[in-house]
Amino acid sequence: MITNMESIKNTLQVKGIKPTYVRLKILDYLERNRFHPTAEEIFKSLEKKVPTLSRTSVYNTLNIFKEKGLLNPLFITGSEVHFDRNTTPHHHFFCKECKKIIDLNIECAYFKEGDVEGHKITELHGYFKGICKDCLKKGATNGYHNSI
Amino acid sequence: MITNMESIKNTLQVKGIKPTYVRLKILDYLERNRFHPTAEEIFKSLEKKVPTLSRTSVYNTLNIFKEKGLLNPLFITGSEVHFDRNTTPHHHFFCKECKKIIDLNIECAYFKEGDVEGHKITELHGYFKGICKDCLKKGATNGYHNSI
DNA sequence: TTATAGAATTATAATGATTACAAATATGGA
DNA sequence: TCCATATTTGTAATCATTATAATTCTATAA
Ligand SMILES: [Mn+2]
Ligand SMILES: [Mn+2]
Ligand SMILES: [Zn+2]
Ligand SMILES: [Zn+2]
Repeated sequence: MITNMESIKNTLQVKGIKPTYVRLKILDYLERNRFHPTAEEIFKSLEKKVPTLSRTSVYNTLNIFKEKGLLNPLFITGSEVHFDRNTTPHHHFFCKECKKIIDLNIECAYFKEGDVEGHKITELHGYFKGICKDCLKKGATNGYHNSI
Repeated sequence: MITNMESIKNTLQVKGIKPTYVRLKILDYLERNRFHPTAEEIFKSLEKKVPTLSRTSVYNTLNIFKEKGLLNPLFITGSEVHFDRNTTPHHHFFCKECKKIIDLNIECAYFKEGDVEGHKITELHGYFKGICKDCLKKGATNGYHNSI
């Protein structure tokens, strides 16, 4: 039986990336943590288990993964970049209340078509912002009060 | 007849923003330059006519305009923020070849509806990337060669 | 096994966009 | 005119990210 670490190793090799310890750890983290983490979040979490890890390695590795198509960057917040191991085109929802980035399963006809208004599309970023389902249930209205 | 500067002054007053010289100049610039400029581009251009202008004032003013709904920030490139005086919801196309940000006139059913998958939408960012119509005509393929 | 070249990782410095802060200046009413 | 307040400015600080060069690892040939 192929263990999880072996399949991660294979994923790297298929993409022509040498499966080093640091790269395995970062890809493993991304596979297990699908909340669209930032470079800093990845670093902070892996630091505990890999004390020699450097922020530079995290950034380098993420850039390699990006180039090889193992992940997509999200520019949804306007400050840090978030990383998405799921490279299947999909949209995102950013909750202004709980700050979660939620995957959406809606589809885009233009992207499927490959072009919009004559321009050739190679990349799609669909970012919705507002209040997520859960926060709505809790009565959130993002700053403004709800009461009568 | 109402001059352009007077209508800009009025726009500010309607939004409850005191129409100072700096603010008038920046809003006037945004009205006349619809290519989605960055703070730096606005500063560089206005600096010539307003030599005392500071970068800080440009950033402050843009933040005020954003808060009051006079413009929308675009996080399309992942580096600098671009500003859009057109606050009507619309999508954008970023050309990887000529770096232009082009307005798209496609519409989003979910945004019109006001929610996606149960989440309440207040903001929409639709960013397509690829090669624009004009660059395609010129034979651009963004890095990779076209020949047989 | 050991030497060694090349790749990966690290620590540190640098960069670039943006914000924080406090001093200087302008503005509008008493 | 004088003064309180808002605006603008210059400068320093911050934050995410990249650049650079030194260090460490790794694979392989002698
Ligand atoms: Mn996602
Ligand atoms: Mn636009
Ligand atoms: Zn939420
Ligand atoms: Zn183009």
